Amino acid sequence: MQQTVVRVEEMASILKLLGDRTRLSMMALLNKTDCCVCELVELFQMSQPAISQHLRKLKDAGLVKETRKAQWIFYSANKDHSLYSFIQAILSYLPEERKETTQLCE
Amino acid sequence: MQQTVVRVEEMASILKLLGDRTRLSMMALLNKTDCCVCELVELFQMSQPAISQHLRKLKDAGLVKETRKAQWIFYSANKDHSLYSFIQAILSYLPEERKETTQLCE
DNA sequence: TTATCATATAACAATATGCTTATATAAGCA
DNA sequence: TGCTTATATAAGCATATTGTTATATGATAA
Repeated sequence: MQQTVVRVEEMASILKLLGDRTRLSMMALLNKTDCCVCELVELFQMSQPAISQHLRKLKDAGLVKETRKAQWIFYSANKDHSLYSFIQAILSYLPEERKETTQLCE
Repeated sequence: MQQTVVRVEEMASILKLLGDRTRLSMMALLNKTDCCVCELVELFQMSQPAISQHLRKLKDAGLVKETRKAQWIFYSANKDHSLYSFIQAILSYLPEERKETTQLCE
């Protein structure tokens, strides 16, 4: 099974995004389950604008996608990203998300 | 074969370091071969202090190690780092180093 | 010892980052 | 329509980052 090849430039910009505690945990969470902004605000104990700004960066890079459901916007990992397998490989090194955490977003 | 578990905090700080074009290429190179500072200055076309400062950060995080040989200090990836397998996994996604490049450091 | 080469470090400037607060937009509901 | 909830965005500020120039340190060679 052939592994994807990632250009240095592109890898650096992905790692830079993931090189932030909040965004990294966010990606790990959104890789398991969908969450709306207000749930992330709760979970990460951060202001709504701060959360939105992190999501914006992840979205601009194509790492997450959004789906509107009534007044809520749900975010999730974009599994169609051309380098998703690379991102997945990184996230796979993190400890298992605790069920309580994952379940908060439902 | 059990995969290492990396704490979010620690992973974020490693990814932050690698989330820079210069340091990422440096790590990829030093993972293949040892280089002294002046060789890196040549290769990356950057000032000597700039290179030294990047190396300092990598060294402080334990990602590279140095060996003095006469007046030169050779740097290389620290394969004894407790998370080396994780770092190796990331670097393995980069394209093969061109031989010409690797050979410059000998 | 003195000069030279290789490297590190300090001080500084420009720019980037990640919050904050205030405000805009968009959907749902009375 | 007007109010409320959910989210995005703008502006501003404090701090971090990354380069620059100048200088210090350490090893070798004359």
